[in-house]
Amino acid sequence: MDERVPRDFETLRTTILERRQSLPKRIAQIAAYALDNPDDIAFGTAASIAASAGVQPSTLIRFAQQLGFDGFTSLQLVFRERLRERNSSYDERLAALRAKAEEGAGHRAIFDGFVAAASTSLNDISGRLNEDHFEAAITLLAKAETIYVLAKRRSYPVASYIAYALGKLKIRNQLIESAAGLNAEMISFASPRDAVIAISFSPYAPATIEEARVISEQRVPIVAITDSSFSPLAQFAKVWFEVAEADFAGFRSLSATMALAMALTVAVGEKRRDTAGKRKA
Amino acid sequence: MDERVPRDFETLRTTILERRQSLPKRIAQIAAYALDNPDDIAFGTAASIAASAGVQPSTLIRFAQQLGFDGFTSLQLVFRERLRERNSSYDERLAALRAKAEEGAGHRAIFDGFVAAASTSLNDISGRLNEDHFEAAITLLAKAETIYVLAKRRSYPVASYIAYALGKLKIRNQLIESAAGLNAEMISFASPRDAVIAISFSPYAPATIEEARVISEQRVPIVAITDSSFSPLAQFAKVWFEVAEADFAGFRSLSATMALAMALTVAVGEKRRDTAGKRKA
DNA sequence: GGCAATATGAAATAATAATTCCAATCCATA
DNA sequence: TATGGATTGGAATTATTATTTCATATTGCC
Repeated sequence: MDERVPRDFETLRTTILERRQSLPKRIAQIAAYALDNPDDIAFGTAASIAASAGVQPSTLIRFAQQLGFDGFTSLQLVFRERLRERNSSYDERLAALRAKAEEGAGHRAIFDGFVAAASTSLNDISGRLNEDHFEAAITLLAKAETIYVLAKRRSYPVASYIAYALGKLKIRNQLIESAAGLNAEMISFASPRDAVIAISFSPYAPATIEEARVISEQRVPIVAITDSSFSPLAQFAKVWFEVAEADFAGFRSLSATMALAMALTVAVGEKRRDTAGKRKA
Repeated sequence: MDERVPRDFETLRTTILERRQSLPKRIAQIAAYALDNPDDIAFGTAASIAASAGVQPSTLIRFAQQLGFDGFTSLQLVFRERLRERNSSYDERLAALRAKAEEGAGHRAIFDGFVAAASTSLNDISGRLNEDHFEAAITLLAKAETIYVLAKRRSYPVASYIAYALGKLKIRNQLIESAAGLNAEMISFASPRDAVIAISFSPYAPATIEEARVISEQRVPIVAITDSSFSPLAQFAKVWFEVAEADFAGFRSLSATMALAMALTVAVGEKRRDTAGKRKA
């Protein structure tokens, strides 16, 4: 048998889809069933699967043979392997990571801890994002002539990624950082037709808060990403997001903040394209 | 048989752990094996499992019976059910996010897309991290007098977070960035007693590659985080990590890279503390 | 140390499941 | 519409696998 036998599920899947047209009716029927109910194939017996799919066991074996396997059993192995390779359930895995991290078993534990913290944060924000706030922020930012990006210290990486992405999307932006200590001057150029994305988490970098205050007094609308409603940033912001980042070893994850920041950025880009399109039309 | 038979894996697990002490030796042996290798129980045959666990098939059946099942087959069902269920929750949720993101239903979809990309990346790296490389990198960095951090453009946010964290941990470091265009001079100070963390993904920023080349010619050891073994960074590095980041809307996630970067940083901090402690003692 | 109760190993047996085979049916083509 | 080839259904066969049984070993207790 020199025919190439699919060894992994993805190859198998592709092969089946390719041949779908040329397969006899009943074989096609079991093929469809297999792709729709891979778990059943993995666990069932030839008889039970055949029954669920509405064919004879022999058809199931012919199906396997058509694909180059020597019988149902070898086909089934591929479906089982797929389940094995899939990682354990999310919660189980997270718990395991956290456990390993907590018992402090060497350096690997540190890595696991950060992965767990990031996953937790993402999980958390994905359920909590307020969609109205999100839309409001996008609208506000899409109208801005220049988007100022304001963040220091721990939040600075997010700001720099926002600036990078905005640049890529050809949206005029200004990262408020200055080796020459000219932040105040930079800020003074901002007008109500601009907008600000400000990011700060407890303990809030005083410079960020102060700059946010100044800029809000110039009536420049602020979108804030912060960690609680008591955040001093919230009071200056037109729209603000509460992001709870899990921490590990004293360093908080940035994954949720990053995801939100990127989503904001790209959504603004998209909104601008839409608006520009409409204006032209 | 009015004994309560555990129906789901968690209950079963608890039951086994409770009774562990009171089980006969071989039964305890298979019990431990079952909890350690649940996948094998789900897929194997009584004979194969017994062989792997180093017991007789009959012992396996006795184990099942002790737990209230009427045979190995019914016990196995619980282990199979577990596999079925665990696939549904997390992966389905992720798939749902991705699907929503792909069908492009509004701005919320963009957010979902980034969350999904970040989760996928974390998921991926958590299974793939090479522990030997990780240890090697930590050892190498812990010995360095100064840690240079090198990354541009998309990878720059990671570099800035590393620099922030290293600073917090009081580890001497130098982020290679210079508004004044003095990168080359900065690099020229690096010696073989220092070390570099370099981060670059395709399309590799030419400046990063060039600087990595120069610095490696000065015999400064480099730890690289990059995206494939073909990466030009890999050839200059003493140790390198392959990180596959999922992307969305043209922007790759940074979550896995961030987690790895933070883990490296904190592990280096810890290793230094340990070493310092030993030296004192 | 001896005895009973319990646990274990190994092979025989029963059960279950996969595969094969052949007759019946379907389908395309002349 | 007749004919050959492909496809299908269903039962018979073969294989694999779970379970049982019984002899042997181990353990705890008097």
